[in-house]
Amino acid sequence: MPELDAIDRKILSHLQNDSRMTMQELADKVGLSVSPCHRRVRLLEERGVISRYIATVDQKALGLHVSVFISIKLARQKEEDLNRFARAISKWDEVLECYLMTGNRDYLLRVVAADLASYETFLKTKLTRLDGIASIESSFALSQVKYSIALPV
Amino acid sequence: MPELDAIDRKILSHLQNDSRMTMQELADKVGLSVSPCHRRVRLLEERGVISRYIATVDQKALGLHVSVFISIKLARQKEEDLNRFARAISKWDEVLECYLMTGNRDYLLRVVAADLASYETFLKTKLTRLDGIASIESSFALSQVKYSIALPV
DNA sequence: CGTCTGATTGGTAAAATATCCCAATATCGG
DNA sequence: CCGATATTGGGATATTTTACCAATCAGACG
Repeated sequence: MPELDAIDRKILSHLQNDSRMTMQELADKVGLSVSPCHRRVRLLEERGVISRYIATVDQKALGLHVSVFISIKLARQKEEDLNRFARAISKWDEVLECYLMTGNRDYLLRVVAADLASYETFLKTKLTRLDGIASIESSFALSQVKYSIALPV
Repeated sequence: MPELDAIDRKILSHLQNDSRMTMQELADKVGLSVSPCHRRVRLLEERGVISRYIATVDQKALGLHVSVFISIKLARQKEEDLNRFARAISKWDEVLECYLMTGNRDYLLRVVAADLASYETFLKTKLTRLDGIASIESSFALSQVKYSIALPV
């Protein structure tokens, strides 16, 4: 796997913030002409460094006013239990992020919902119906101070 | 602000997962021809429902192996203190997410770093140098079970 | 039940952009 | 300094986006 050089990193940095700019614009910004710039982008895609191109949607515009962080502890932590839990939460669109954690909590989830009522529905019809959960603790976000998808390059 | 109808939601749902498909493909998927589909996308952009188009980059490919959640409590919670904190963390690329929380912790941050050493550098040279922080508590993610940018539509 | 009005759709053509090919240039090891 | 290899740049072509306009559809109202 070849290393990323300074130009590759510039390309990633720009595309992480705006993937709609033209190759000409991107090439200008990174100091190349269109051809080599295009080839570098294609290689980054093929190597999986660039994984996808997506549109970001405004959470408020969709009426999703509630963001919740949920700490979860499982009754047992065998691999089979962890896998079962992972499969379940992967299906649910409300769960945007899920991490297996160190410390005394097993999982940390970020969940969005339209309001408290629909969050309660999510809890009652989905999360609490899972087997093997020892405890659930919800912490609500009052506001999103920063949200970025752009990794430091 | 006009409501989003079923076709708008289909458009958003597809573009959240792949913004590189052509208008022709998208139009086929939502059951329209290119013209009205294109017009709807443009309106969604103008209304701010679609906020940006971006490339997603693979965290491992960049060598960012450490994900940390940091709970922070401030010494005081006056608006001026909150704003000062928000301005500071907004500048730092390592901080991908920051939420103002309910409960006994003021902020929850998600931070990425190459390894523990560079995370320590982040703490020592940036976070702990901020004034007005009463306590910092780091929780490490062992693995990312799910990470999605696609909001439920 | 028909007709009018405004909004939405679909097709087409022009403009912008991506993509590919090949020659020119730069880089690195000896 | 020279040769081999990788990278770059320009131009031609194919694809895609975008704007325009006529046709269709939905709903209000007599």
